[in-house]
Amino acid sequence: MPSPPRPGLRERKKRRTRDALLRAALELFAERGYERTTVDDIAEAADVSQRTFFRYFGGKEEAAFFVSRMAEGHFVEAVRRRPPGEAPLDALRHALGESWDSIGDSIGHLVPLDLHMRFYRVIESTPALLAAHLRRANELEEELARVIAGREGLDVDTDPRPRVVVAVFGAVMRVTERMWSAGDDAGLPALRDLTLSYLDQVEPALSGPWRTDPDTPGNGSGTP
Amino acid sequence: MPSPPRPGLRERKKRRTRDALLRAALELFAERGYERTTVDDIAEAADVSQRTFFRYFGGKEEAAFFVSRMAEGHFVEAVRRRPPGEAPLDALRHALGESWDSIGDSIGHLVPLDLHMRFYRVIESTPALLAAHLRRANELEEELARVIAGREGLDVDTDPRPRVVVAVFGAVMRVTERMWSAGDDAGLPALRDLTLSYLDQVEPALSGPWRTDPDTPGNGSGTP
DNA sequence: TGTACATCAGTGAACGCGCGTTCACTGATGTAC
DNA sequence: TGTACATCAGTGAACGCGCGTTCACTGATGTAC
Repeated sequence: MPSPPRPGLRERKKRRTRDALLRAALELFAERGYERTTVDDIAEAADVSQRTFFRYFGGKEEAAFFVSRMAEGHFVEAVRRRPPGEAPLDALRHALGESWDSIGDSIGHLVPLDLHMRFYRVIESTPALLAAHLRRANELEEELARVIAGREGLDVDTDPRPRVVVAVFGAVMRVTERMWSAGDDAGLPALRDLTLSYLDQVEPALSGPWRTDPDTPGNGSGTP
Repeated sequence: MPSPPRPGLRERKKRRTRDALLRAALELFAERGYERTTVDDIAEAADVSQRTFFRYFGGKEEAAFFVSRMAEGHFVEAVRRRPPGEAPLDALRHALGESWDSIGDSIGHLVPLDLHMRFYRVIESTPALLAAHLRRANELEEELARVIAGREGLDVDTDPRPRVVVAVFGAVMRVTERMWSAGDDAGLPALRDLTLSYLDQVEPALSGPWRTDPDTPGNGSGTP
């Protein structure tokens, strides 16, 4: 695909202002926490007026999740591109593995990647942020459920299975986030490996029994 | 077990004040919505000062989820009482079916049951409330994961399976809530039947294929 | 049964805070000719 | 290449709102004797 024409000076300045705000926000959130960072602080750190902040973002929460929002859009597109024959959970899993690296790149274009990862860990320890995150995850799941239902030719309001399978997928993602954010390796590859490994364990974990083989500890990643 | 001694006049008055506040809150939430009800409105409707409201509840959200909090406590206790031999998902499912009615009774002692059910549907349509609800559900899942891990003799921070199985259970619950709140039958029994029926479909929905038998539409409840 | 005192639920008014909005305005960028 | 005008990002100051807190206080309930 041809690269889009270079935007004008005005557009480039807008993007720079927005990115400065984003970066200032994430830095402050990571340093002193989300709750103790006001919109005024962010604007001041980015050297614009508070009024300008609200021209770019609907509020503090929108700024906080701007990067995630973009990443999720890429993921949904990857799911849409999966071949129709695939079972739903496989389609989700493969879309994730396939889009992971390019999503990481896109994030890096917006803000420093490690800053985003640091913020991701702040979410888990901030109730208001975790609440917003879960609500957003819920919305994403609704969108994915419709994609899956479309693939299978089902009506999402009649048949619960698309929502159930997507919710299970989302549940595993959130468990992964929690285990990852409590662990030592805060890198993106660690999160990726953990996610894919946990996804493989969903079905066995549901059917049980869990103690068939003492040599198989069952967790997929670094343990003491 | 012997019933506790009747509390004194002071205690009884306190409980009446608290219940009046709870009921006023739920009524206002159901009528004009959560966002458009202020703490002052609730206090006024219960005929006490705003100051008094804050003696009973940490904030609007705490009042909103007071009833749910109690119900969840009963459920966790029911899970703890399940026989140790049971597979995790079965334990959760049976605890739910078993405690459902007594939980309904307990709710009825606090506030009119249909008022609680009406509020439950308000949650789905109020972003701030849905966010708080999901965050609370997440906390409950953490508690349940520890109970399950205890039954199986596992460490919740090392083995992801307790969290995964509980998260899957929670995911099905939330899908149920969503389908229920969009449906016509707002009663408690309808929610119960839907929940238990969806829980039975988790494993088949994960393994697929979904279109084995055209005579089996796959949804567990009333469809046109 | 009555009195004296302690406890504590409830009061009313005022306040600080951060969010998000509104106003009239300035000056840089983009466009037409 | 230069001029005139239109567009629009950014400004600064002030505001309304609801949440949750603080203050010094009143009066009902509980308890000791």
